[in-house]
Amino acid sequence: MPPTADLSLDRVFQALSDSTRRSILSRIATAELSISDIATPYDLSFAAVSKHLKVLEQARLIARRKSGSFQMIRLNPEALKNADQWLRFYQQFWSTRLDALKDLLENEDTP
Amino acid sequence: MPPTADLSLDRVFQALSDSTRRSILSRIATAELSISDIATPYDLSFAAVSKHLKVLEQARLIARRKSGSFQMIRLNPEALKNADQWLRFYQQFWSTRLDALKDLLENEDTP
DNA sequence: ACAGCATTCAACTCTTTGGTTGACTCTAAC
DNA sequence: GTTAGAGTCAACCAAAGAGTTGAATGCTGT
Repeated sequence: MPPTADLSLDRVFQALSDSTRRSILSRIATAELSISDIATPYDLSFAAVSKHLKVLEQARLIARRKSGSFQMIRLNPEALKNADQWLRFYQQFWSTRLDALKDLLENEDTP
Repeated sequence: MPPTADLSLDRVFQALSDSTRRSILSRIATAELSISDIATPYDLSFAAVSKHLKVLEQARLIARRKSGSFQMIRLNPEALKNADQWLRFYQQFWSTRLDALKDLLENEDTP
């Protein structure tokens, strides 16, 4: 059973709970982008996007690569993996329980 | 590509970002519990636990079954599944990319 | 050295969240 | 019907979140 009291999980799920941040993640999944590139499509101030990136970085969902006067942002799949493992445990646990229940109900039909 | 602007995902990830709530989920995964049962281990007021359950319910992570003067709470695996699918997409996407990169680097060795 | 771009920091606002307490409702049981 | 137990609601509080604007920092090219 995965631990539930895990500060880093707090941060990851918290970071994922905002649709702007999820959108940012989905965009950098396919290409490394600069912060300006990331910011332009959103109807938000530059500083607001910068804050979102800070949240994602503290959750270790992204990493920065400094390149002179600007930075490139890329996805860090490790943190996603940790969150997914937490979810997957309960989800798999439950699908096996549901399967077992289904079997039980099906066998009940036979007299 | 799964949608990123999804209010129900907001709620699920938000609900999962608190360790007390994750702990509640892990406890009801194995057994249906009453609200009092759920509340006792925590050093929190009854009302606070009731609020946590409301958050989990609005995220559709749990369901209630009223039984006379008390209620039984059980896990609702569907919502977990949705969140997991979102994560799994990016995680799988990235593991295939990482594999491809590994192949590339390995083949580079040959002159 | 300076202008210009990319980005961050600081200060402020407004809303949401997580917690409290005390009054309230509902059901069961006496 | 009154009492006891299970939960919720309302009002409140402090801290955290998400946004803004404007000043500050730090490379890059002339």
